Amino acid sequence: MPELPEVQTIATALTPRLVNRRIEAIPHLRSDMLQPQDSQFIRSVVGRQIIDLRRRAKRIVFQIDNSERFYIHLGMTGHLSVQPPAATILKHTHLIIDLDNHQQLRFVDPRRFGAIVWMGMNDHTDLGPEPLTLRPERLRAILLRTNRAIKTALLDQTLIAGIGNIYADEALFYAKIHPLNPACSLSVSQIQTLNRSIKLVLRRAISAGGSTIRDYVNADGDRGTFQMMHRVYERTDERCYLCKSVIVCIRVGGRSTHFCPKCQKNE
DNA sequence: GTCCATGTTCTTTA
DNA sequence: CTAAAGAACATGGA
Repeated sequence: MPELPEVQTIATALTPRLVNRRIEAIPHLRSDMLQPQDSQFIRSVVGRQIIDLRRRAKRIVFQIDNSERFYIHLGMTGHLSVQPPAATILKHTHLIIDLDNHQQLRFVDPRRFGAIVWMGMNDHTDLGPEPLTLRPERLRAILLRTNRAIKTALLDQTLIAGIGNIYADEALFYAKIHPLNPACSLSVSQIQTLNRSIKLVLRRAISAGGSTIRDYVNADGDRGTFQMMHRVYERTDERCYLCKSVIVCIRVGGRSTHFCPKCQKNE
């Protein structure tokens, strides 16, 4: 369900409900959602206070009061909410954390592509930089390293972390770049434009509370509204708002890729 | 029944 | 050896 703007929206909503709360117990944990499987997750967090909650890439990172951390990744269909213990336990609930204010944090994920990852004192060594603070020179250095289609490169979390299928398509449209262009073939000015486009799209989406395409809701149960502002994503066969051409959908790297064939010319 | 899905990782191929 | 392409994961909705 979530890319950077959706995860940011969820983390923002959860922060006042979780920060400074103590974890009293973990009455439910589906063990195959935990990584690594043999980690001391429960033993490590029970009795600890959550002192910080923040987004890194598409991960929601919990820091506890001895500076150890764990994160939750929502995969494609994951959902987090804070509920009273009496609330109905939905199907596909994989984690319940009892808090010290008689509330529970619950993690529901039907497709189970998400995960609960114990970090301990480790860092996120497998992720590229955050796009919202990325400098164009850094983006250029990253893109020069690969021949793959720019669309595919934007989805590679080890290159740039947080962009997913919606915002890759939207950013490429804003930058007027064809999704199949090799990443290493972009000009300096195209990369500057792309960097600005990525930030613009992500900031606007965060302001709108993310995009609700199917079932995404934030931690308060609210839907995002950025799907109203999509220029190309899921607009196949509709007209481009700029040039009135028909938006097309192709497969790139196994993912649906939407673009305007007139505004986004192949080089 | 078919196809598709806001994601990642493992395997296969070149 | 490396990089890239493809399959796999699991569930539900159209």
